[in-house]
Amino acid sequence: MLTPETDKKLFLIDAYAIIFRAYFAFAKNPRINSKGLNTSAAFGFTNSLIDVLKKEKPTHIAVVFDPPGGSVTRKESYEAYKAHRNETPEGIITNIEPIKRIIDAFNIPIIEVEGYEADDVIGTMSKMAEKAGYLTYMVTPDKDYGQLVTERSLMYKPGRGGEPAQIWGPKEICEKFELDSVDQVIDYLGLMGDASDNIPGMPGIGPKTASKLLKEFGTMENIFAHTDQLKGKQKEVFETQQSLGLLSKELARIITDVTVEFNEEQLELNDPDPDKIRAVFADLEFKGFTQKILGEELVVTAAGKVNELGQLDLFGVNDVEQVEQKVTAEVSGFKTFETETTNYQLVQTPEERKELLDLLMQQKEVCFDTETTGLDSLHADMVGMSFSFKAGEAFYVPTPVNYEAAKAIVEEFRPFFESGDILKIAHNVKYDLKILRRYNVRVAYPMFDTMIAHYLISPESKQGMDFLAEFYLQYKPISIETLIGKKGKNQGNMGDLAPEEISDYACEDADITFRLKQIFAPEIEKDHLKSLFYDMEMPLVEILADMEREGIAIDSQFLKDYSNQLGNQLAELETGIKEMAGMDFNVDSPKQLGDVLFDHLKISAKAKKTKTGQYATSEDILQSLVNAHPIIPKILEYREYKKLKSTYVDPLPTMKDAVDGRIHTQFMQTVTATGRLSSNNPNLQNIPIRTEAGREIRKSFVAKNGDYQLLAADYSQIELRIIAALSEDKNMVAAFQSGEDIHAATASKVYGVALKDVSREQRSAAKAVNFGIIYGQSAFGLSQNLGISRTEAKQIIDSYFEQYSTVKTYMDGAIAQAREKGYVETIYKRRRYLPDINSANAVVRGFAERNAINAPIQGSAADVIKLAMIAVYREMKKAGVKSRLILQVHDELVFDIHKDEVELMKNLIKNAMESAVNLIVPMKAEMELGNNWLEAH
DNA sequence: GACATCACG
DNA sequence: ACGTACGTGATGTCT
Repeated sequence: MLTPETDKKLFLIDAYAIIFRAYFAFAKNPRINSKGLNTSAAFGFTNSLIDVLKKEKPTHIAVVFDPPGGSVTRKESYEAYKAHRNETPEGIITNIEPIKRIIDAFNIPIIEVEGYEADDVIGTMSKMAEKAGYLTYMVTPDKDYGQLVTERSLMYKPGRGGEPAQIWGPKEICEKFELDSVDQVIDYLGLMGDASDNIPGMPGIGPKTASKLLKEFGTMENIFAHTDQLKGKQKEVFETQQSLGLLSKELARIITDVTVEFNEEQLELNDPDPDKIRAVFADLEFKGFTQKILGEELVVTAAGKVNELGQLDLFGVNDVEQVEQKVTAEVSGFKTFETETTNYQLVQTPEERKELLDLLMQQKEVCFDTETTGLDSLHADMVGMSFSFKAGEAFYVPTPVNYEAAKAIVEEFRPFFESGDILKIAHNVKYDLKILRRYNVRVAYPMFDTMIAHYLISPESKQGMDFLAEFYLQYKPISIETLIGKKGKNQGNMGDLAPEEISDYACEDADITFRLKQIFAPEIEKDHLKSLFYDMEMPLVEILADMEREGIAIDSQFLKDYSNQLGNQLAELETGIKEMAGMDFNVDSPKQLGDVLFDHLKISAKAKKTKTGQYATSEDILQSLVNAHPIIPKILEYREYKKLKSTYVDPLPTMKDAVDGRIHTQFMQTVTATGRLSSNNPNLQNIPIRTEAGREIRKSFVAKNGDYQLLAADYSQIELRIIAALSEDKNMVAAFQSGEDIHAATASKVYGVALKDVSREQRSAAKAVNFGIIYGQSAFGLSQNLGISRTEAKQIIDSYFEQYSTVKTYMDGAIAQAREKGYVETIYKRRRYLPDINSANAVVRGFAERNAINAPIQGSAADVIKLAMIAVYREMKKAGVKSRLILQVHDELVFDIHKDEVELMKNLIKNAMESAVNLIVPMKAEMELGNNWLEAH
């Protein structure tokens, strides 16, 4: 028998292991119900449980908990055992009782044995089940269970984030741990130890070494018997620390002879208890689950259909004869919708529109959304508009295909869009602003963008409306694909659909967005987000919309000529490279290139590999081999030109707008973890400048026309100034206040020489340290960067922190704050959450610590320039200038400046940028004018 | 779609 | 023993 066949499938769930994982999976977006209870753990656990029930169809099942007191036996054998384990988070403790209620509602037995941990109980039961002819699945992500795996007892690692669950049998265990047999798992765990379980392990032995030793010696004991075959430190460790190794092995061993009952009848899977299910999920406010589990009939109304029947009384909702429609769509076996009545209405006649507008004008807040023929907001045609001002109710106003006719209908709603009293709610409102500008409507503030609101609440989350609807409303909206098909050349177009087909979709979007606003608004009203949202992010939306619409002019002929030149150089380099290689290959393929350099030409014996096992050929590695073979400099040159041609020179002319011939990027406001903007389609925030050949490309970005010039204004050292301000370090603040060259001033302090005697090398090293500080670098990082020894790097860093001692205090404080509160924040209270800050894994924790240092710096700089943009924009509007703000590149603003406004604009910009914030360190803006972007630097 | 590489601040 | 500086987006290869 190759695969075990059995009718009896037993699932044993390691409760705490699943709960812990569920809790931390929601660390970035904890689920909080209206009572303020964090329900992440219960929600995640329930998801996993339902997943197992639905997908695996167990015949028998139990959930095993660790008892409150923990295990007795292991504590006796090793007192430090679990003594240092982090305390169970509050959010888990408060969820244990509800989770047990949920399991009980499912009629699933809960097993808890005093004095024994869940793994011991599950281990014992799996052995008993095996004898009774069961196929057992141990549900846990914990690798320690590997030792229990047999052909008939498997590990079941629940899926996460859409990933499918993994089932590990003996074969998979041996592969994952690189062992010959499952019997070696305990030796393996004992050798390498486990910091989170406080199993010490052998000093200096990690997973790789553990696998290697066991492949060679078979067991831990056998290693001790043959220490003569080891050498160096390893030999010493295995000769002197045998008892530690054996103890670790015993700590890792899961007990399989616990006294526990194996009651087949009790383990049998039963139907859930509907009353208990309803009660517990209502308590926790998990709306979606009850329906999922009990599978009740679904009803939605299709108001659009009502209209077809000619029975629509638009606003006398009670008189509407609602057509009930059974929805059978299923998602992973469950029904899609809840039983809920919605009232979505199609508004088509002038009378109905008038009635709708009157209603809109009476509201304090209205959610709106536009439907269009495509995603290109500068040219897409409007297909319709939807509105909602009450959960469950929405209206859809179709607009005709003909532009002028559509414009006339949009015009009817101008009083609404231009009202300064009604709060206009939308998801990603920048898009709708741009669409409406095509119809000559400028939407007036106040506005509330639910996408931006959620970005501030949870910056690293997904921000799409569909995702938020599922997360916060347990509601899966009609997908756009249902309407117009999947992405690709056959994708249809909203313009080809009848209003009746679009209405429910459009209404639903407005309805959902309205409901999301009600959930997010209270969060935004809190101290730390209110000003950030209303005074910074929302005002910025209109500015970005204007910048995107404005675009920037490029000289395509210049780029085409340059493309030819690069093409010729590339062809020549390619021939040379292949000749030197003595073979034909694809120079663009890092994989082939690596093989050519290190296998075929054998340029270096100690070539580095990437994590996927290929030879690494990145620039810094090639740079270190530049003198090893004449092919290397050719490849570096080839790479440079190829990048420029394929990323910038060739695509840019093709991205010119067909109507105005300008390049229109999109600025994304809800993408970065730190609060910066990002730019795409095309990305105009990474146009080359560092190399001679790259700089050429900047010449192709030109002023609008002969009446204009480009002006680039950038903040000088904004991030270092912010460190100085945040840390209030006397020495660093003084350096900025006196207007010194900060890198030279730093060098003078670090090396103890007079400012005038600072050498070029010293200044450049100081500059590297100043940069490194921003990123929370280590001595290793600096030594790599400067090509000096780690000892030297450490000396420089030590000296730096002696001179700027408060900077060090500040950095330590940032990490401490992250540990304590779980987040760090910018000067405008923008938060970044760092759930990994207390990770037991030093690498993971290191990343979080560097983020704790970097995020407030990078994020505060982003705050400053955003405020500057708002100030500049307001002043420009006040002055009524022809000049326009067109780009933002993190610390730089680019303008089309009308030649009559040069002096005015220079003063206006400098003033707005330098007084955007008032910190103890002055902000300095520098600017330059030119006919193209290169000259403006 | 993942990965490697490289453009910018 | 581990890995090693923060934040992005676009391109080409390869599966």
